[in-house]
Amino acid sequence: MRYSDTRKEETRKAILRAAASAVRAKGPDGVGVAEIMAEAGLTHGGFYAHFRSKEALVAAAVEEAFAQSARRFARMTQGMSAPESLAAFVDAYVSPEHRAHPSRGCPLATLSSDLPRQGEAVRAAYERGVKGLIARLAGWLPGEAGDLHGLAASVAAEMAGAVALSRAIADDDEAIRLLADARARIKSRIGIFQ
Amino acid sequence: MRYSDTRKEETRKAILRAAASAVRAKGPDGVGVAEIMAEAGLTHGGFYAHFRSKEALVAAAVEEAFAQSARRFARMTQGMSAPESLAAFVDAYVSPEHRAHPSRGCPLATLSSDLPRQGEAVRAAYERGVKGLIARLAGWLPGEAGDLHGLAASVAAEMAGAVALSRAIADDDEAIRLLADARARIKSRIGIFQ
DNA sequence: TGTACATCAGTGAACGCGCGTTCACTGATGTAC
DNA sequence: TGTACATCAGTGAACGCGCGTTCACTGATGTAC
Repeated sequence: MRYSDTRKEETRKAILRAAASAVRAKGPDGVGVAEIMAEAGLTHGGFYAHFRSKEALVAAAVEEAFAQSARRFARMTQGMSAPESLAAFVDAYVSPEHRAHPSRGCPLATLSSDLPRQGEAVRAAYERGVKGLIARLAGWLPGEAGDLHGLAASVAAEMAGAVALSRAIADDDEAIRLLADARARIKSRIGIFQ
Repeated sequence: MRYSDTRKEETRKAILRAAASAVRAKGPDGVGVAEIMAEAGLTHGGFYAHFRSKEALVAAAVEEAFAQSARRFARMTQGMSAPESLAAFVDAYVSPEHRAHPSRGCPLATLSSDLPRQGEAVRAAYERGVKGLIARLAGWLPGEAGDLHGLAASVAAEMAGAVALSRAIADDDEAIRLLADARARIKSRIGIFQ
């Protein structure tokens, strides 16, 4: 082994992180291999030492994007009770910041319409991410265990839908008002009144 | 004038209809001019006699797609009371049929994540369509006029979010259950109990 | 009514460009002796 | 410790391909006489 054990793995992670951002910002088909490699400080030829194809990278990037979101929210809600976590999650998700930064945001709000058109591997990674998100949400919700999955899915749908909708509205103030309204509605719907 | 007055306009409409389907099925950047022209029974070279550019076509196609949806729902709810219209709308929107046919479906559920990446003209057409949809919904909702816009936006977000979510789930039965659950939640939220 | 003509929607070859992928190579690094 | 060597991550030119767009042309059709 010429280089250290971790060196190649680190490069791979740098490519993956660049891809996870770029895929959300420009869509799976809107971003190129060369662009992602440049973002990671490399030239495009070396790409195939790390990933079998662009599709394999996109699938890994989708997985990484969901994992990033999960890690961020885990950090944010550390030590909080379930209701506090839930409120913090909704506030952070249905927010002007999330609207403004798709490249760091939830893939559910950023990639939903691209995904049905992607290959099997990408769709599978996306489905795993979506289900993980819903399960995490369900774990915070109050109420009878049996019914929580449906409510969690419904809340995820509205949160992602609201962020996507807010991105369609060009006027910032109008979009921010829409988000504030959606936030209030979602929280009251799941029994959080602040 | 060589050909009849309406002939060119009819060709233009055929291109537009083909584009409105194709853009929803494959995304604005996933579909090509040649493909759309072939779908309309023409060769690609003639395209520029009808549209200034591909972007102009996509913008017109987005407008057409929203208009198609609006017309379809107007037809469907003809003669119905507001609550009946609302129930019919939710049932048709949050449905397995809508999940299965993006090319004939609502652009809000099919194009949401593509749109922020499109040019100004396309985004403007999309925004007009979204606002029209929300206004139509608000007109059917019961309650104080001032508050209806927010509720309509919230319901639109959940409906579009739920359809997008259902498309991420590969298993048909599971997706259909999710849609049924979302449908019931939305209807109970806006005061429709069946 | 018949014929020559003008129009222009539509054709299809060609263009420049960016993409994903391949491949011969380079050169920094760890190992063997 | 010092040197020759083997490895392989990364480089950059090249490929085939599909895209949006252009353009010289064709031929069906309505009009003028």
